[in-house]
Amino acid sequence: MTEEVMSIREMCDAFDVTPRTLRFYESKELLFPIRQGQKRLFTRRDRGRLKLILRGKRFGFSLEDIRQLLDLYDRGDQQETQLLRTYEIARGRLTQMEQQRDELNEAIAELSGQLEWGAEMIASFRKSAAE
Amino acid sequence: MTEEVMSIREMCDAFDVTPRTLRFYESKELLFPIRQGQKRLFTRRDRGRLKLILRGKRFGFSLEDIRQLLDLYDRGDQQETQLLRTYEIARGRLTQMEQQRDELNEAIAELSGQLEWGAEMIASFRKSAAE
DNA sequence: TTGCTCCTCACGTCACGTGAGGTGGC
DNA sequence: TTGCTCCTCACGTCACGTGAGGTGGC
Repeated sequence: MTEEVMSIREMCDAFDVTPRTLRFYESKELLFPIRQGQKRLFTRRDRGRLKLILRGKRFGFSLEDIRQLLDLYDRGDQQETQLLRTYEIARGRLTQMEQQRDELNEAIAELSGQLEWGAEMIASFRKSAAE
Repeated sequence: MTEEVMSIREMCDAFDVTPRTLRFYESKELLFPIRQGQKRLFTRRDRGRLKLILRGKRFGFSLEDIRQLLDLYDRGDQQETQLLRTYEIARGRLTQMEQQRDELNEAIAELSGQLEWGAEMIASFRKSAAE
């Protein structure tokens, strides 16, 4: 069984996050570690949720969005309506991400152009210095 | 001459920003509108700077980075050292942007995959409901 | 006793958004 | 007087970072 519980340090090492982040997620009700005195003990459930949280962040969801999606998912009443709703939300995000990618590509092209221009400027500097 | 001065509203319309943004940039010493009583009057110089600010933002520079670059650029002592420095900074940013693009593309692929999976789930829901 | 890991405030950061309340000129 | 545009605080937002100061068990 992997029903061992993990310390905050072990969690940080496993998921590459800071203690502050885990405490922050707990304060936002995204994680629910057990308390042993003061210390937090993260369960398998917390690990699963954290994995989904980090995935959600990669997709550009806000923590509040993620919390709501986790709640839906967690409630387990995976009815068609809920599934469809989640699906539509995700599709919307995908569209935004694609647009963001396009803008990023434009910016990259723009900056590349500027860099070429800069390289020429520098080259002409060198030439006039050598004359 | 385009040495007409512009009101804050005209600036907002021309550059698609909010008044708050322009006031914020002024407080950060990125813009230096003239004051006519209380009102701000934005000069040609401010318009030039704002254009560069917005470009810098597209490249992902922080406002503080942009301020420093503008100061360099403004000082006019376009010596090779300064030009080279700016060039290197820009190259670094480009590398970061390319990495960011790669990560975004991965995330897009990941989310697309999840969506396909979701579509199948929904389809199977439909089927089992129809049986 | 010293170190280490954990903890709880609570203020700081970044780039603004968002009222609240007041002014000036048509 | 009413509207409109402009203004200045100053608190709020988002996702944490960063000390300050204190605790528990080897």
